[in-house]
Amino acid sequence: MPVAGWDMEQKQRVAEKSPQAMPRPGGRAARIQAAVFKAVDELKQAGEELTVPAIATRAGVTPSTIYRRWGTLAELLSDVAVRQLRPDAAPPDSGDWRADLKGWLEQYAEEMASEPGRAMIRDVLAADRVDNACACSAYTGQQLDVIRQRALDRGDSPPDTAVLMDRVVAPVIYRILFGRETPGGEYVAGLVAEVLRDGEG
Amino acid sequence: MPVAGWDMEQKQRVAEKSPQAMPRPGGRAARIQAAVFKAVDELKQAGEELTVPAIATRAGVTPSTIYRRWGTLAELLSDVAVRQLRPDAAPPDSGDWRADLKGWLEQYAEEMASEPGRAMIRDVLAADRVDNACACSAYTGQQLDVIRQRALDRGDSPPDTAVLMDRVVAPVIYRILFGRETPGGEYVAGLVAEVLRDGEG
DNA sequence: CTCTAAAAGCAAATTATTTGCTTTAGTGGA
DNA sequence: TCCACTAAAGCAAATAATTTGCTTTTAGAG
Repeated sequence: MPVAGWDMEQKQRVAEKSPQAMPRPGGRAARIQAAVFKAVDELKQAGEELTVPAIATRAGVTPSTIYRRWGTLAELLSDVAVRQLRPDAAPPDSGDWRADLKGWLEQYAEEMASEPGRAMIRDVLAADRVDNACACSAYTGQQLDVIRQRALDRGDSPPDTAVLMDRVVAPVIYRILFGRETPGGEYVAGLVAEVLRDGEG
Repeated sequence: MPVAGWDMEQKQRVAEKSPQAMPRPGGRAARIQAAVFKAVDELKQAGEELTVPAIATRAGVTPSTIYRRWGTLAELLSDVAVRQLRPDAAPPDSGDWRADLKGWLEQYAEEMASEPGRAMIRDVLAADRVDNACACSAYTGQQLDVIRQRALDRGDSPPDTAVLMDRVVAPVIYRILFGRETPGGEYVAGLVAEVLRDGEG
């Protein structure tokens, strides 16, 4: 049973429990994982075929290393996709949290509906790795929490994160995954307007 | 470029345009497709490994037939999953459409959250076949339409199908796909209660 | 500095996929 | 009814991917 590629959260979590249980960040395991992830990115960029042998060659690694660590190409791609889906910055702060929420969702919808975005979601889901899928919604929840916290700091009462996930995130993702056309700006704005109308004290 | 397995809708659609363009329903193409689909079902039942050679053997067909018709195992499994996701009956009619809606959603959530259900959704999505994913939401929409039509017949004004998809179906599917735990009965009932409160008259 | 366990490399064996060519089944026209 | 014609299936050889047993390397512990 191969050990999944370690990401930072996992390191964190395990390290808390048993500080001795992790390879050093600069160790071989981490180096190889980085090389493989980079190889996948580069091949994707170059539009080359993503096969385990091709990735292995690019990463300067032997295919059996990848098979033993990740099991299948799908699981490797799932891990890669989760990393790429991790947000790199907090949502912008305009001072108006409602506008920030609307702006954030518009950008989120656009990114996820793009061809690369759709491919990443597919990759995450294709590999029956519950943790990876959960990480994606956790990232989204964290972004929403940032916006909500600003509202709370100003004494406002924004909808719960769970409500926002149900009312704005879920419909957008559902339409991206199961719909023929991608959710447009008016649609997204409508979702936000409705949840703000219904959901605030 | 392999031609995807024909399903009834496609036949219908093409047949309308050019009555001569389809193989007969009892023709070889249909027979082979049926044999392959059956083979997949049987292997799944038996818990055997699903590989193209295994499916081909079981179907009494040569692997290259499958590769040329479907391209990849993922696409074949996607086609199989869509067929299985097609509802086999209209939602039960108790005379109370609100109760029917709640009951239908509870059963839908349970089915989709089950391990076979999750696998089918994954299979449908894994194969970047927009038509297959769309068919799934179309089936769901049709079921909702049946319930709505009963409400309309009684002079009630149920929420639009699109609203129901956004407010009840999407959150359930989102949680199944991206959540750690499956949506429970209380949660589902809550979604229905809210959309009925917000969305009517 | 050595010892150990985990993970990587290597190569052979197995399995899956692709491909060129041949054969067959269904369709339309004489 | 019979004869082409086309699309799809069969077959088998060639290629590519995956698995596996064994050896070697590496990081970390004593």
